Amino acid sequence: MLKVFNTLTRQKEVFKSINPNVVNMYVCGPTVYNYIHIGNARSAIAFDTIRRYFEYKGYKVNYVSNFTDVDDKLIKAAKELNITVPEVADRFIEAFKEDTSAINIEPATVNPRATENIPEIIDFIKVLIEKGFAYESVGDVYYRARHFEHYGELSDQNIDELEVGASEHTDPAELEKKEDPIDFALWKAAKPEEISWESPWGAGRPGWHIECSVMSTKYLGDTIDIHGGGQDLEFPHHENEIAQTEAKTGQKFANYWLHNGFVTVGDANEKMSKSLGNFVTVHDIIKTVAPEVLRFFMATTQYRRPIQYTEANLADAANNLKRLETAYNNLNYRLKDAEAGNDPKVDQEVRQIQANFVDAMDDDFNAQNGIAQVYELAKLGNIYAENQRVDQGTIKMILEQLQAMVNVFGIVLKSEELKDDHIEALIQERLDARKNKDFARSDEIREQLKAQGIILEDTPQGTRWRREE
RNA sequence: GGCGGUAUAGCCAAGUGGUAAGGCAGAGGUCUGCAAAACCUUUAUCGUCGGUUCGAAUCCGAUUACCGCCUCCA
Repeated sequence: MLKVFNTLTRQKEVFKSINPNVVNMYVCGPTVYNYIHIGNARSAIAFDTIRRYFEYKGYKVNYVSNFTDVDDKLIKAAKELNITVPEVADRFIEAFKEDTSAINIEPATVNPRATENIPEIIDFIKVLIEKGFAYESVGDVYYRARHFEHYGELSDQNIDELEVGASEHTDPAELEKKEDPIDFALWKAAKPEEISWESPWGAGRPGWHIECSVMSTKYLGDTIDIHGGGQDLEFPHHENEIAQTEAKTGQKFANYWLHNGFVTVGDANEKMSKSLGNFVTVHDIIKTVAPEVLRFFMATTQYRRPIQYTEANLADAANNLKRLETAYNNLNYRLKDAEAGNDPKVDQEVRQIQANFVDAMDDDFNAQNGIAQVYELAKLGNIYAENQRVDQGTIKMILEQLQAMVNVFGIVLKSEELKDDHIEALIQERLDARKNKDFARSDEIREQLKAQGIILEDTPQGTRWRREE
């Protein structure tokens, strides 16, 4: 039985979707004014892994994730790059797609953009004004937070104890337009020259939170199963989304709220963020780190835990992944001489490991325990592959299960078909030399190939080779 | 000031009452002509103090350190 940690209740709850076998989830996507950094990637990976596990369990997942394509930062970026806001957005949406594809994130069912939903946003705001939850003020529209009785429940905040300005990001001019400092903007009047849309309140653009409410309800309905995002979005972003949406629909917005932990960096263990400037972009890092290693590194840590981004940890991940690939290759190699049939005892062990894997992942997507089962399976496979006689059915079963499990983490194990006449000729020559106990020549050939990055491995089934990583 | 999170071996990291999963790195071994890969063995009393209990990493209280959010942020 799948349990998820629900931020709303701060405990693990049994997951039950609204419609059987379907999961509707909305995950807050990036503001597209820059390349995504590793922290953004973590969020994308966390929820992609969750999505993949639902799919592994047989659910159909409707996965909606937005692009925030207009806000202060885009306007600033457009100015700096001397291009328009939509051009900035297009450029970095394209980059986002390239980067997330590199780390094997499944494309979302829909990637709606804020600017493509302006009429819906305006209609949504109108309803909030009609219901008394919002008010216009000098061309801006604000949400009357105190009016929503559950305000603060997601993040356990008491309205009266919120310290205004604690984050040092408040705008004094904006405060003056609000009835109450905790109110937040639904619509912002355009400054001269700024990109804007016509509205009943004059030219302007949407506030940050409203787009998610609008697009989530538009594409997935008033009540969704899962709403996800980074922990930093818990307050105020998600709090505000709840306030807006529930005020409008009168329905519960999301049954389960899931929040992923941060990527921290450096000795201080600080959160990686664009504003701190301590970030590494995916665009850059995958030039030197294999994308699947980055993916493996992040996907195999439980999504709520912080991840410390260091070279050493990345190197560990690379070793771990290699171990799985080796096992996969070891098994594939034996497929050639395997005989028809199955080994019932081993098959049973595989099924047990699979069941353990499901148990682990059912516990709030406990990837560490999940991957531990994958290692168990790899070990079982390695041991089995050393048998003199192996059964084809069993080998295939282990291979399939390995692949299915790592697929949840967004990893695809590859078994390269190696073909090289020159190398094979040398291997043959070496075999002959060994037969004649000419070990000097034999070792010479191996050294020669090693210099070319080719590793030879002698097995009872013959000599095989691979490229050094 | 309010709210929340984390603290387990050299490193990463499981583990919510019964005597510390797993991986990496290290050491020893098996296999090998030698290797490689694999496999086997081996490495901790759980931030600190106190309490509850037959028994606690796990519950309670206190304390320390670090991190995050409080309307920029995944």
